[in-house]
Amino acid sequence: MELHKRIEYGFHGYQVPPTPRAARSARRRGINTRKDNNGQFCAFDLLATLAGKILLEGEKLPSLPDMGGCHREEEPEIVKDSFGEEEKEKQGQDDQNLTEVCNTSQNNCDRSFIVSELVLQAPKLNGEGKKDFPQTQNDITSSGPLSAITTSTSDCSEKVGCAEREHAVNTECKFESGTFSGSADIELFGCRVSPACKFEGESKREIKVEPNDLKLAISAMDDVKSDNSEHRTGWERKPSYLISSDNSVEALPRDQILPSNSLPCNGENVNLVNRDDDEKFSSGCTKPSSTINKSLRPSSRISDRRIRKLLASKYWKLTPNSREEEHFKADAGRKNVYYNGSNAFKRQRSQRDFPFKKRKLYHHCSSLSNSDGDFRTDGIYNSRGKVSNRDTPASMLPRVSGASNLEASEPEFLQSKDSQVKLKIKSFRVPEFFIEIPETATVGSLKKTVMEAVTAILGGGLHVGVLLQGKKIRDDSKTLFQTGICHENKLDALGFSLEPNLSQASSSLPSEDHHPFLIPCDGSKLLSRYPAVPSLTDTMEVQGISDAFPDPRPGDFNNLIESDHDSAPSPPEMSTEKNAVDTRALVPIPAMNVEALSAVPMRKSKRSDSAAAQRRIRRPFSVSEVEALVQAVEKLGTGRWRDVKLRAFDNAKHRTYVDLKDKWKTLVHTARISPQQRRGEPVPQELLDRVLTAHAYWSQQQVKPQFKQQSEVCRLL
DNA sequence: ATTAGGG
DNA sequence: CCCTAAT
Repeated sequence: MELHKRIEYGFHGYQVPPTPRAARSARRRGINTRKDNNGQFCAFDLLATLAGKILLEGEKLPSLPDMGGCHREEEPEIVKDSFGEEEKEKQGQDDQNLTEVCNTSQNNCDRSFIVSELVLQAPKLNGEGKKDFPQTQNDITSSGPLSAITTSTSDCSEKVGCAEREHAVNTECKFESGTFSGSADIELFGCRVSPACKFEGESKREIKVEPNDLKLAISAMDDVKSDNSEHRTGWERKPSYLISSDNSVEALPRDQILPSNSLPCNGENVNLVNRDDDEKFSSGCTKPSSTINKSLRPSSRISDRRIRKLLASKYWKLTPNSREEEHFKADAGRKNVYYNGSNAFKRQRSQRDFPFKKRKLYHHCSSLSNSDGDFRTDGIYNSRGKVSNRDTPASMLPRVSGASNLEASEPEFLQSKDSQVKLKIKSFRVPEFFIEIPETATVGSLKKTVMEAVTAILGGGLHVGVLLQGKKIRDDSKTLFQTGICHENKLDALGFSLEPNLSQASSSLPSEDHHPFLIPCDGSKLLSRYPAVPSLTDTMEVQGISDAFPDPRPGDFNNLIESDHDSAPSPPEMSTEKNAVDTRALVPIPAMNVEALSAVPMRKSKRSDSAAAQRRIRRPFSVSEVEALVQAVEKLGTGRWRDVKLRAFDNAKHRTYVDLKDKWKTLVHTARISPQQRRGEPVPQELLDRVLTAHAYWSQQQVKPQFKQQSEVCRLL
């Protein structure tokens, strides 16, 4: 078992709510009811393109010496949801250590990948056709000149010097924005993740992603060196400091060239501070950013320290590459409890109190985090300072508010001249995904695995959603102007979100426990889905497993249903709901979604009652099941669920009569609402019609109980 | 254990 | 799906 012990890294953009109740509550609040706007691309498709370019190109990964035996061509294996595992893993761990570790790990680093900030400039078409942009042609990104620059550093960043040329997918990656144009290089674990675009500018930028110990670095390198001061704007010339996640402050040579209108990277783990125009910070936080930063993530430092301490301890003295593993273990272990327990709850609550919280954070940049733990870690606090109107055009220069580092991807209004709308997306958060890799795997393979995972995610069909004032703009045909995105005030409320490609996500059969964001380690085999990992038994997982292997039954109708479904059980959060979840996971940016995302760290806490209180996994009724249900109800009526169960679902052990009753309830509801409002696997209209008919019929029978028996008798006869 | 309904 | 009250 040891050999098969899984190492799982969870990068969360979103986590399931900690408790069933919370989950329901969240659902009630519509958190996961968001519907994917299938295939709807927004006017900012270019963002997606950009993101894709940044990390795409995984396919043609050059063989890297560092990469272990993972081979991309291999079909990704399904990896079960890790939540279960985590709990499992934690067992047997030293509670104390775990606790500490957990505390630290969570706070220490972001567990999500940030794709750096992007500065985007798009034309706000005035209803008419789009304008031509000389600089960009035949490029998806051609919607407008685009400049992306970000710089971030942190002590834990891992830099490797492999750079490679990148070709944008459809076109060459072309970032043009006044000062420079070119492409970006990406490095992941020191391995080139993707071919890089070439910058004509100078400067080396790094987009860093570091989920806990795992660090990914994406860097863009300019051909030119950093002293082209002529390119720098006044702002850029000013010394700036980057505060790494552990609060260490390091002066950063501002040689990185930034477009005059772009902002320095201000990723989640980096705060830009010490700027002359501090006063311009709209957030109202006047404290030195270092303080702010600190306050925002009070535990970061401690965590770091702790972790180091722990690392020094025997607990961590394992194999060279055990650190990550251990880290994970810890992660999987107590931490979950800790975070899920309290923080999760808090976050959950914060969702509700978002307005308040936001305001609070906004006004008390320095103290808020205490109450909310690793607020920053989640990096989704959208406490962006408001760009006050008092800013003059001259001050349109990039500004970073003390709290701006929290505003993950909220676009910032940068400049508006002519008909150009300029936006800055601070960062995109890559949705959560899990990696499963054997202990025996090499670090190289781990790197590769992670890289592939990221590549797959970003290159695998993410959509970019545009939200304005919290509302998703689905009409891609609208111009920015029409939408109002050209107005500064509106920009304030503009948000972007990365969403999984529905078509892709749903492409996998329901029977497949295929999770778009579960990336398996193909290379060194080892785990075959469920079975391979005995230790994975967790309440949730257990359920899933058992469901996955239904007892063989003779093939009668009931069986049909059962097998029909059981054999293809959806893993937790799969299927329809999964999409919703994923969507959420991908929505880092807009303030509104912030809460949802941060809402949950890892798993739940109470191990003891968790098993008992574990919410059953969701298993949407298949059409065939609905069919059977309808048929049974037509015959038996709506008040004899036990009979219905016996009649049509006797072998479907996971369907209780209550379930059937509930399903009928929802079916009736579904049948009454417009098809557009329906979600999940569409139920044939014919069935819905029958539902209504049967429901009406049996409702009537109830009203006239005296005739019920007669009618029934008649019917049966 | 079932049913019925609200959550 | 969960939770409960009422059968």
